[in-house]
Amino acid sequence: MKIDPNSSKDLSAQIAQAIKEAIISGQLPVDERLPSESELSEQFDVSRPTVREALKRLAAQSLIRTQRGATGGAFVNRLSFEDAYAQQITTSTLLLSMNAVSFETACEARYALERACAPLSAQRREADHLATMRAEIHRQSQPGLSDEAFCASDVAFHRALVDGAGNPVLSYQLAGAVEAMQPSMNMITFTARSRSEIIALHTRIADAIEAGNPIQADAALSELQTYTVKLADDVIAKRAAAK
Amino acid sequence: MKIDPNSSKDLSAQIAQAIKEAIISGQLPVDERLPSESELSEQFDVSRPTVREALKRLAAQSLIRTQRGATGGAFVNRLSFEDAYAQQITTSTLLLSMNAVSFETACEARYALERACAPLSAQRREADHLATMRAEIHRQSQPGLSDEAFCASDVAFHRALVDGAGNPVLSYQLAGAVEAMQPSMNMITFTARSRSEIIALHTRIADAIEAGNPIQADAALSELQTYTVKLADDVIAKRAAAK
DNA sequence: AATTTTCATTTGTCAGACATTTAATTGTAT
DNA sequence: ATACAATTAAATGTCTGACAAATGAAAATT
Repeated sequence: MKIDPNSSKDLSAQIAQAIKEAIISGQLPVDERLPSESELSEQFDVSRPTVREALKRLAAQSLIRTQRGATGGAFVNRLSFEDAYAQQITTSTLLLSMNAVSFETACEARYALERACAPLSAQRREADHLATMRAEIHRQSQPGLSDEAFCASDVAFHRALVDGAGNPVLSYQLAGAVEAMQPSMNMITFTARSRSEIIALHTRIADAIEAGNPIQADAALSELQTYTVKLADDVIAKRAAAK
Repeated sequence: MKIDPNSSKDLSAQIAQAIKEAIISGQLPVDERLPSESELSEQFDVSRPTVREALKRLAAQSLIRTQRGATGGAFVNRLSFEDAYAQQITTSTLLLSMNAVSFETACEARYALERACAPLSAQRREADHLATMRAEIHRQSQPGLSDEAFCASDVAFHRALVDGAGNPVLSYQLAGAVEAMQPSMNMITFTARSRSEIIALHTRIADAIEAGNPIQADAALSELQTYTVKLADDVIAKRAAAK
């Protein structure tokens, strides 16, 4: 392997790129051990710190894991759905907070994706996901609940809906969309009135899923979207008025 | 800022985590300059190489960018949709290839998400996205096209459909799902017969979008999904028979 | 005033060393 | 011979100190 020392990019970035491509192409299979840092530094003709910076870049993307000790080293990591969730969530969160995405746009995306799941959830309707949804609805109706806890429960409800589709790829894709919305949702002050409204819609959704009725689920989700946007608009209007 | 030197995690991982949290929480706003590497090494009470490893971890996630020179340093990076797309695509691709996700599962996820976009596309139906879809359909009907080129055009068609929803958050979420499928799609050998079938369905989708008819678009997408899964099954069956 | 030169700052890279972890090997005692 | 303890080797983790290269600002020069 060779590296261009006159490139505009850092050596560590180039080395990371080269190894990354080897992983993506399948040249380096899962659990394969990379050469030791010393060997890599010889192969790429760079110093060990430079190799290490490259490896840390890959580790940050969960592409490799490292282990110390005699039989240690850097190993190609099997990217788990769990790791991917976490990355997806932070990326989505930052994307929303840094790019002035409107609440409405984010909300539209989130509900569009959830509505894609609803028919599959209604079709499969597994007992444990339904139980989770019911449990979260029950929690949401507790009187002493803080707004943050209410939002967290809301996220849990929607994740159960998504997971109910029984498709891990969908769950992974949507984890970001649902969780990334939480910071904006936390801005909303949920009155007793709005909570009961939301709980009623959640109940309708759960009922529709349980009944295997995708059309009703879709309708309830649609109403929930409209209502959520309205609540956010009210908060924004109230803030503007306070100024 | 302090770091626990007895933690199970690497120092560089802890430092990266601390800075990452500062960015996510908004303590470090976009374009803010971090302290220089020497200053950070003093603040965290570690050596400069350790700080550098931490910074490279952040750079790998597009959270910071670095610049050399007198006024250089590490700056908090505004995570662009473009950067996020790229990350999303590699993560999704690896997730699919490393976890033995069945073609059917991936396909189901992809089409569920696309069907979530179709109504929005039909509602907004911007001229340039429609033009892209028509152009890709035309390309797909060229006789000399390789299977890879046909697949690439297929991806372009579906991306135009998704982008037509006019929601960048949706586009970002779906970029991964659509593009990650390409390696599996490339396994399929597209006969003249199957190509004309797919083109007919693409045309129906484009027509439905242009007419602002989400129901027809959904129906065509549903048929396309069924047909795609059937094609893949045929390939798998043929391979099994060849053994 | 414009241009060139110098300079200080900062990241990028290197070399070498020591610390720490870990598993295999070796040695020892029962 | 087996069980247990000590040693050893290999690998990552961390540190120190140094130099190279880029870059903008300040100083010097024309």
